[in-house]
Amino acid sequence: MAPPRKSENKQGVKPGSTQNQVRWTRTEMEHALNSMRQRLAPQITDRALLQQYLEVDNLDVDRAVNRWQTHRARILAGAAPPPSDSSSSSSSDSDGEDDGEGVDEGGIFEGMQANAIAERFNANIEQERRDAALAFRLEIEDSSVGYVVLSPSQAIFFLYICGWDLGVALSRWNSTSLKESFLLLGEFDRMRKPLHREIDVSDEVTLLAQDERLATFINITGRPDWYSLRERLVEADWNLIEAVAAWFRPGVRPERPSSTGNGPGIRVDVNLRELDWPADGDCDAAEGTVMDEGWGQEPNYFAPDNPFPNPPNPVKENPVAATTKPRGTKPIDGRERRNGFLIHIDSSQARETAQIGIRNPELFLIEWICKGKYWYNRFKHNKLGFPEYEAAQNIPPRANPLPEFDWKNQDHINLLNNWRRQVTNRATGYNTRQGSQLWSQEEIDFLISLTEELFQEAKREFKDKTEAELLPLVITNKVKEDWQRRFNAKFTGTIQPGSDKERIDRKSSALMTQRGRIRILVDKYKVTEDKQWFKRQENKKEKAKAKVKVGEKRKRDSSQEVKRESSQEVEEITQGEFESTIATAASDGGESGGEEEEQANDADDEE
DNA sequence: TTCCGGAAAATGCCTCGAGG
DNA sequence: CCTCGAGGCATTTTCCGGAA
Repeated sequence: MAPPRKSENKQGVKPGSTQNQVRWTRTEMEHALNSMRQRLAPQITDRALLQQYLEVDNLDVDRAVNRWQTHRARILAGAAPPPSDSSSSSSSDSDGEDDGEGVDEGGIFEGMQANAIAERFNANIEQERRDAALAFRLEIEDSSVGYVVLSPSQAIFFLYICGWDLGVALSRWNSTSLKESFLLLGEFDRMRKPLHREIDVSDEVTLLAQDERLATFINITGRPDWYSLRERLVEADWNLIEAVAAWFRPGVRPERPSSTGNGPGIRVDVNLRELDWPADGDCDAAEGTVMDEGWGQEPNYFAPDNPFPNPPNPVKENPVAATTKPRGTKPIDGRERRNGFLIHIDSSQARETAQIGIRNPELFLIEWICKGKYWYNRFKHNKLGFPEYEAAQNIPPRANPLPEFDWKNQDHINLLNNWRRQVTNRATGYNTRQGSQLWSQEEIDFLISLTEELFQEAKREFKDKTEAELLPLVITNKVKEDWQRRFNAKFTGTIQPGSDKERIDRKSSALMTQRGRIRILVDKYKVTEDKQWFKRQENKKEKAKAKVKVGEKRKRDSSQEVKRESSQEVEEITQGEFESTIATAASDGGESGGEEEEQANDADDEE
């Protein structure tokens, strides 16, 4: 099914197409392109061509992918170009989804045939990528700045940066100065440094660097047998660039793990079936491409002049995230978990969420490298059914089948996205933004005073109006800006009770949200109340009461409360819930060890 | 026991469409 | 054009079962 078009009157409307009034926004097209690339990976792609397929299928990624794969298979089979565009070829296709259905393909198959990547299509994906590197080098030599001759690793890494999309790579190369292009590649120079051959479990930094390089190597080659790549890296003393060059020529032979602890050494598909091992011969680089005489020499460094050769660059597009980049281990859910590195899904797309109406089963699987090993996790949910997965795993059907995961159901999409966020966070330690900070009483008071002040001003300015007529106050953007400025001037950098971290800036939107959660502002100044939030507050109170009544003995000890410096305690106290807190503290005295104590209490109860 | 990870609640932040 | 408000998004916390 085509995705819903929520916003047809935005910039996506183009008067051009007549018979096809359905258009889409730039964002929708980007989502579709990303999904399509994810589903085609590790094949090579070309952005313009992908776009053509999506347009023919009205942004229906499912259909576009099917059509693409059908055409690709036809080209791989050496199919002679079909006589004309239409019926003869598509109607006899054996795969279930027929791609015709009266849609005028508009010469789209010819478009693929004419595209530079078609020449490089190969059933052997590794070879397809090597050939794409050659195509990239040749294109660059032909272009106006033709005096550049790339080495294999230069071409490979640049294509990798561009997600193995030849069109993207070429346009990016041509729109970037040579110096900058090499500077981009220079990001990888730090991965040349040899690392310890053996794994020293105590050396966190080395382990982290090894994981990053292994993950990158897997992503560059697209190989399923991760263990083979790891062995090759060890052989190269973990010099990734050397290993990549060796993969290009002569190739990396498959190697199965001999010891336990590494599993079978191969990745899984979205239904958790092991992928096929490549045959020895399939891993050798083909003569034609690599023996090409025109390749440039491998440089010692991609960017010898790089003023920042060593430090990993912070994420540029999101300055906030820079502070939360992986740095070894990081407490998540109150536990230290070592950071890992995603594979399969391009890290630049790691935060791409599932979109309603766009089927993309790839999102059910998250794979990563951590602690020198391959890890994965697959989305399941105890209230939803996954027929393909269940069939693949030989899970017996239920008496009452669960509703199937539905790509058109926003609730299901949200479940999936929540799960992906959680798993990605736990696996990588990477967050897209800083954790939010709880509001202190002083901040709340200041927010109240701002409203108060505005109200007094309004009364002075509109003397003829009654107070009731002035409420609720209109908060103009200008006022919001002013509030934000004053608020941050007062609090940013301070340490507020309930936290040991310095306050970061809050945006005016955050201030506006908080206003609806302050009783005085709601009652006295008619600010629209956040009903959901107040309802939860009520629930919380009741729960706390019930707890006090029922299990006087089953209480957390005080040391645990201190550990949880981040807060609810503070909140509760400011909301006037002294009783329960005090009762808690009193009931369990000065004993220690929450869990043990609970067990002790259970024992007591039994006796 | 320790670690992994599923599920959902809690809290805060932010976007975007409806409607003035 | 501007503001409001609903609801989506992100992170953290909590609880807990189960595997290693």
